[in-house]
Amino acid sequence: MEQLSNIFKKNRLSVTDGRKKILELFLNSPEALTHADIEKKTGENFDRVTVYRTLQVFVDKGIIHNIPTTDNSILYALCKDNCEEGHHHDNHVHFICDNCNKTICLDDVTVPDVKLPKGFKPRHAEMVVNGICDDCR
Amino acid sequence: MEQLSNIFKKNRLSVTDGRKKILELFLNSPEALTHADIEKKTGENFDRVTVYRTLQVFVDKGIIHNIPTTDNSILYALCKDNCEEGHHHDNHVHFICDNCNKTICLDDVTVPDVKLPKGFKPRHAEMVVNGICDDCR
DNA sequence: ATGTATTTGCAACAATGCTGCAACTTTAAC
DNA sequence: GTTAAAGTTGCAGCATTGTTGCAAATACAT
Repeated sequence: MEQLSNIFKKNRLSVTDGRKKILELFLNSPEALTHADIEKKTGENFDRVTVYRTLQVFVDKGIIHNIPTTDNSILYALCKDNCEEGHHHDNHVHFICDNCNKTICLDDVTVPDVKLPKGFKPRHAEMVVNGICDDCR
Repeated sequence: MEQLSNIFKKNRLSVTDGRKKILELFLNSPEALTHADIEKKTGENFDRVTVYRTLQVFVDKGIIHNIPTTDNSILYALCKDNCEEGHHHDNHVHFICDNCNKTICLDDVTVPDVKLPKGFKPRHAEMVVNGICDDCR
């Protein structure tokens, strides 16, 4: 509860029911969430548009980050690294379980550097691993 | 031209105008394409549904693969590795240019292995690097 | 307590993607 | 080359996903 207020205060965000509820969802969820997940889990109390806008604000402020996927959904997860407005610093690997289909941030696994061909200048790298997670073994 | 027929023959696919045109696009394109790109570049000759189904068939047969993105579009690119029906073997890094926005397969850069926490069994890994490409330097 | 700034919900719309079905091609077999 | 079977296409219609403008409602600083 304290955690919630701190995050809002730090980011100079008005505190509203929708934002509280959605941020709580992320704080209590070990896995990444899609827009659809959030609509379901909030008990359909909020307008779709509000959810879209809230997620957008959270991403802009560096509270959550999104995770690339091969299907056409967007996954969001809490930034546990010290992200700030306009400066995301997440560089951990994401794991998607083939069995339970959950996406988990492996906060302790850093994306390794790769050697690129001549002329390519890297800025940021993402890595997603598929397989079987700890729970589904 | 020969290349086209070989690919169709190898995969036991009927040869139709749509498939020829779309496969040609991929053969002539150094960068990955979205569904929308393809609709534009074919000169809007084909029904949207046909494009969807053609892409699906090509992915199933291992002719093209898709690339994870952070927005909600699906990118497709030619498999240059020896993929077969039901068995993709692409494990190269993808590069997205911040400037020209093109997505390029770095066929010679292999996705590195990472050490996962206890209990996680990897099956496949994807890596996407953002930055400035060779052309935009 | 009040005024300003911010946020929300609604309506309407655009884009993206899927399915069933009838018409049409492609292919293979004669 | 004709023909029949198999496979593919386009259309209509629908579902989902995401966006914008605007008026009403809420949050916040004073």
